Amino acid sequence: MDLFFEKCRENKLKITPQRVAIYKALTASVSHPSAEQIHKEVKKLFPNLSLDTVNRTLVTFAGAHMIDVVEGHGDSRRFDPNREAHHHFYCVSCRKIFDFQADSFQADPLDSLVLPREMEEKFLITGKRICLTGYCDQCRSKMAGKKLTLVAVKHRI
Amino acid sequence: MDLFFEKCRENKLKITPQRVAIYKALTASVSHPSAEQIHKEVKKLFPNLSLDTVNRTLVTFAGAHMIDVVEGHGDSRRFDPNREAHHHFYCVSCRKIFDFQADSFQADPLDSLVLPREMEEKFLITGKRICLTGYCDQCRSKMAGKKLTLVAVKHRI
DNA sequence: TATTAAATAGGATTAAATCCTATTTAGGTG
DNA sequence: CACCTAAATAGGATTTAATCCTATTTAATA
Ligand SMILES: [Mn+2]
Ligand SMILES: [Mn+2]
Ligand SMILES: [Zn+2]
Ligand SMILES: [Zn+2]
Repeated sequence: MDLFFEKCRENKLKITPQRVAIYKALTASVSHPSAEQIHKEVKKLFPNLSLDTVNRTLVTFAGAHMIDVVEGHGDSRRFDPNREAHHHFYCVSCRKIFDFQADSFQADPLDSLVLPREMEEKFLITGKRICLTGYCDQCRSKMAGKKLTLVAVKHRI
Repeated sequence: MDLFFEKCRENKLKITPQRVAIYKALTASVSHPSAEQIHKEVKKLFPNLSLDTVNRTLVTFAGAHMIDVVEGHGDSRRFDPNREAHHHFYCVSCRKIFDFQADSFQADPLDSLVLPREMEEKFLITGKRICLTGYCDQCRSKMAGKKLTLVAVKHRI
């Protein structure tokens, strides 16, 4: 939480009870929650917290590099309290997002990523990330036996 | 186009004029268009083509592995006619998506990606990709001189 | 404690994606 | 070729995440 106060001061963000609660809820989370999930959680403490405030606050935090925004792969966007370099695995079945880092015996593959000369020269690269998709262990065993069909859910593949 | 007919037959997809036109428009595209962009284009030939048909068709194509869906990084989703293994660079300024491949002197970094043992064992990985973000050459020069502020556009960072 | 710019609540709006259903049509069959 | 039927489409309705609008509240500072 010290980091929170420090970053708020650095970025001239007012420390409001809502912001504190939203930040705490996110850091306590484990599965890269959506704004709506955070809202549902923090509403227990602040019954008239608006969803817009949650969205606005989380995007503000991201702008101040206090948290990260993660694409929801077609779902609503998700938020990540983990600012360390790491990568994500997205389960297409339950839609949970799992963190992973390169094996301790192995450097991060992005460190050794060699881009085409043209890319390095022309573009200004500000973000690099590996995205894995598939089925998490739970969903995998749930589907044991069942034919693994990629059923379209609401047009989604 | 031969691939198109082949894939349609394989997947028992009826070959309709709309589908032909949508497929052609996508393969002719260069910047990973959205459904709306494809719709605008194909509407010139079929004035009462519905946007739903475009969306449905593109998702159907993706389900048949004829094209790819690309996350829009907070924008509407984009489609990719390029089925070869390649990666993407997303310009956060103009929102264009650029293809790139590993340098010809360099194997694709994903080939050598070593995942933590737990990941490999527990999860069923069906997709791997590298996502780069930043500023493309055009946007970079447009902003030459200007302070490169990550201005929030509609809450977006 | 007074001031004020920033933040919030809550309802309205927007926009992408999807749903619903009456109508049309592609592709197979005789 | 003519017919049949399941699949596909058009067009409007609906859903939902995200954002906007603005009156009101509040944190920070002096
Ligand atoms: Mn994470
Ligand atoms: Mn591509
Ligand atoms: Zn899962
Ligand atoms: Zn650009």
